[in-house]
Amino acid sequence: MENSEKFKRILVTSALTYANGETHLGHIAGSILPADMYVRYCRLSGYDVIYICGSDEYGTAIEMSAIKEGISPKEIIDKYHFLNKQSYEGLGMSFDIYSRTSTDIHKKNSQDFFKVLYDKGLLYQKSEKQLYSEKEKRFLADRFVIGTCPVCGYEEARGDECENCGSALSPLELKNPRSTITGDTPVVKESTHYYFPLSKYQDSLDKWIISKSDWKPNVVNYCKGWFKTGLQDRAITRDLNWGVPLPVNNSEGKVIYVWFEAPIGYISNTIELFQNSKNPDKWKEYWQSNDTKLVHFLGKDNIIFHAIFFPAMLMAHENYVLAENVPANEFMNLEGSKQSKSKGHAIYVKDVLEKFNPDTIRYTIATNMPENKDTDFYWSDLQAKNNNELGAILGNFVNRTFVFAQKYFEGTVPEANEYLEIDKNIINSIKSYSSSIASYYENYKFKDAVSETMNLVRDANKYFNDTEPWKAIKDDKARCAVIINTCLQLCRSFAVLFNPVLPFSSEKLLRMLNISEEAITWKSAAELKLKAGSKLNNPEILFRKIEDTEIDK
RNA sequence: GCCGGAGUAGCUCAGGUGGUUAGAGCGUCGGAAUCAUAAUCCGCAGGUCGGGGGUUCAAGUCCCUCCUCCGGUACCA
Repeated sequence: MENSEKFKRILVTSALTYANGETHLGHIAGSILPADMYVRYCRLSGYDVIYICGSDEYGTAIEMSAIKEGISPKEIIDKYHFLNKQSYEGLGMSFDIYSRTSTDIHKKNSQDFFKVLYDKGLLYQKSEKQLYSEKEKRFLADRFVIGTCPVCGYEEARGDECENCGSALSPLELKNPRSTITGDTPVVKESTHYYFPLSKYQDSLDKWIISKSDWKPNVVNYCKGWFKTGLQDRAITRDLNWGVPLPVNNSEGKVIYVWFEAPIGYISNTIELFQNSKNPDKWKEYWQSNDTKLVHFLGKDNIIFHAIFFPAMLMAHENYVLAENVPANEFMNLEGSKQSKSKGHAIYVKDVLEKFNPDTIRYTIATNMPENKDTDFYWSDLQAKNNNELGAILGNFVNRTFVFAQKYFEGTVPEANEYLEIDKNIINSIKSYSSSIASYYENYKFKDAVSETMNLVRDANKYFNDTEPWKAIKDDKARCAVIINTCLQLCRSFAVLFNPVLPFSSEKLLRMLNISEEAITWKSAAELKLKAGSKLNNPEILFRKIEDTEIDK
C-alpha cells in the first residue's frame, strides 16, 4: 500500500525506552533503527512524517531501582534519560522529539485521558487483597515478594511464578512470604483500584485486527491467542508514589498504571513538539485525523500493549486514530544468548559508539534485523560487514571513482557526451533499484531494502570493471569521461538510497560531491543530477578497516 | 501448564494461498583483472530444510507427535 494514496501524513513511534538502564543494541534492532530508517525514507519521499520517541520514566521497576541504588527515582531517570538520548543521537536517530514521561505536559495529558474515560463512566472500582509491607509502608508488586512455593515447596519462589516448577502463582498463595527489598514479612491488606473494561473491547479489537491483512503474521497470531483466552479487565491504577497521580478525589498514594500512561506519552510528546510552534494545535492533525497513518515500531515483548491495550484505550476515548500497522520485531541476541540490562549481558550503545563508526553499527544491525525470528549479533559479523561489504564494496567503489576524477579530471565532474549500451543499462538499473528499494521500505522489509541497495553497488563495481576506465584513460579520454561521470552519478544515487541506513556516510558522500543535503529526494536518486564541470571536494575514506585486534573483546 | 513464535548450506539469514534441479550475502576454493582502502569481477563446491509419523500425483510449506530455543501468561516494563 503506497503511503500517498490513503494517507495525508504519517506518525511514527518507537517504543519508549524504560529509563532504568542504558539502552543496548537489542532496543536499537527491535524498535529504534527500523523506525528511523522508515522515517528517513518517508522524508526523502516527500511524505509529511513525524517521528516520536522518548523515555518511559514511571512505575514500580524504577522505584525499586532507586531503592536498591539508594538514590531518588528522579536521579535514576535523569541519569538514563540523558544518557540514552545521547546514545540515540550518536547513532543518528532522527527523532522529531525525544522527550520523557516525567514532564508536566504528560502529567496533564495522561490525567486528562484518564478523566475522559472516568467521566464517561467506563472505569469501575474493585477491591482486592494484596501484600503490604508495614516496614516500608508500601504494597508489594508480585515479583517483589518471595516465599515457599505451594506446589513444589521451593523456598525462593517469586510472587508471580515459581522458577523451580514453573507454576503461575499469586503472591497470596506463597507460604512464608517476604519482601525481596527488606526481607520483612508482609501482611494482607485491601486496596481499591480502577479497572479498564478491556473485555468489552474484545470484539472491536478482533474485527479491527482481522481487517489488517498486511500486518505481520506473528503480531496477528499473538493477538488471536489473547482473544482465544478471552481478554480480562485490567487494573489501571497502582499503589505507588512514583507515577502520575490519579486526577480524582480520595486517591492519595495512587498513581496511573505505567502501561496506561506510557503510550499516552506518544501523544504528550507530540503536543510538546508543537507547543512553541506557530500552530500549537498541530498535534491534533496527527492524532485525531483518520487520514493519518500511525505506525508503532516495537519489540515482541510489547505487542500486547500496542496491538491490544493501547488501541482499546483509544477506542474508549473515541477521539484518536488507531494504528495502521504495528510492525513488531523479534529480539536481537548477543552471541547466542539474550541481551538483558539486569544481567549485564548486552552491548550498550554508548560503549560501541566509542569504538566504531555509527553507520557500521546501523548496517550490521539492519542487515540482520530480527524481522521474522530472533537473530544474533556477533562482533565478528560487525567486522566482516564493515570490511567486506561497507569498505570493500561501497567505500571502495566511491574511492576508485573519486581517485579517477581527481587524477585525470582536475577534481571535477567530467562530461558525458555519448552513452553506450552498457552505460544506459547501469543508468536504467538505478531507476529499477530505487523503486524496488522503495517498495521494501513501504512494506517494512528493512533487511531486503538494505541488501537490495548494496546490490546496486555490486552492479556499479561490475560496471567499473567491465568498462575498464584505466584503459580508456590511455586511449580514449572522452570515453573515460563518460564512465567516470556515470560512476559519480551513481555515487550521488548511493548518497540518497543509503541515507536511511547510513546517514553519516550519506552526508560525507554529499560533501565529497559538493552538494547539500537539502537537495536530495528519493525521486532524484534515479536522475543524473550532477552537472559536468562542477567541482568536487577531496575524497575521504568512508569506512576504515577494522583490525582483528579491535574486536577481540 | 496454557497461548504465540522459531529450528533451512561452514556462518548469518530469505523462502504469500503445497508445484519444475531449495535461494541470498558472507566465508572457503579456482580463475580474470590491476583504477582502487590487496579493495573488485566471474565461476565451482557446499543442504536427507530439528527427529519421527501421516495426508497428497506432489510437503521446507498442510496435519499429528516428540525434542530444543525464545516471548507472553494479565501487579515488571
